Amino acid sequence: MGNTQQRQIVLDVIRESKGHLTAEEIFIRANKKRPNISLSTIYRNLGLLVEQGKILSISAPDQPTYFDHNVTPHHHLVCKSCGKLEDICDPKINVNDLVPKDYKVISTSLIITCICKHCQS
Amino acid sequence: MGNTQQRQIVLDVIRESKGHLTAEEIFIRANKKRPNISLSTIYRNLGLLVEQGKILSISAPDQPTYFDHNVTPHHHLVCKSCGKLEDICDPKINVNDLVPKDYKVISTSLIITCICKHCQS
DNA sequence: CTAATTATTAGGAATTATTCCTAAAAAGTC
DNA sequence: GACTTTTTAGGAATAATTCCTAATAATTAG
Repeated sequence: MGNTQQRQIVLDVIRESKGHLTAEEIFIRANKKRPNISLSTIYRNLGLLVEQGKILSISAPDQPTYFDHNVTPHHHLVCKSCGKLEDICDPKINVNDLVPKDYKVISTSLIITCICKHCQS
Repeated sequence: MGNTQQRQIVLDVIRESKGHLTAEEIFIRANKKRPNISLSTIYRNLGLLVEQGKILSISAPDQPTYFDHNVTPHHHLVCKSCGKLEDICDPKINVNDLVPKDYKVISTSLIITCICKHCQS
């Protein structure tokens, strides 16, 4: 029932990073810890870890999928220009109120596309 | 400054559909109105129309990008199992409050992944 | 209106992100 | 320790999207 070495490495890489990583970045970092780990192993385990609720996947428009170690409810701000992804932690918005009763919520994703301060100049 | 024929057809196809279409579906429908229109023309014009705020693009996890004729603020419910995409029109949530002042908001996207009634059985 | 300039197109190649396949290795079970 | 199940590496395949190029269409200037 424990994680395989490879699965643990994927999880470690994500948790060690404070930010948000793409599958490709995770692959590169995991490869340093365990050469020959394969990209399909990365993808398979990312899928499993998301399923298990241990990580979060973030799909923003025109961006590759990012993976996030932070699984507590929060939202995201993505800069359309440089792609930088930032967290917004604000419990004010309770998304569940919006969902009809006969639907079972799996996850929610609020992404705000913007131009960040740096890219406005 | 007017739309080219091709661009107008892309817009028409989206507006004529009440639902949400993928680029591929738009391509098939546009091709009926104008054979030989090319897929890259579809993509280029979808990009432009999104830029101009005439349509909306929706990126949900594990789904192709959908395009929406409805540009008034609303949210989306996507079924993880069958992929069906539905609108939620509810103004209760005001996302802009969450954004730091020095960021310029381009668009917001709230997507709730769920299992729809039909897929729960 | 016609020539020059600019934008857009079709078609296909290329790229990117992701999934699928298979035989070998590892892990878990009895 | 043999059997069963799961996972792996590696690469091929697929899907979605972007890029490239020469030809065409639209716009502007004269």
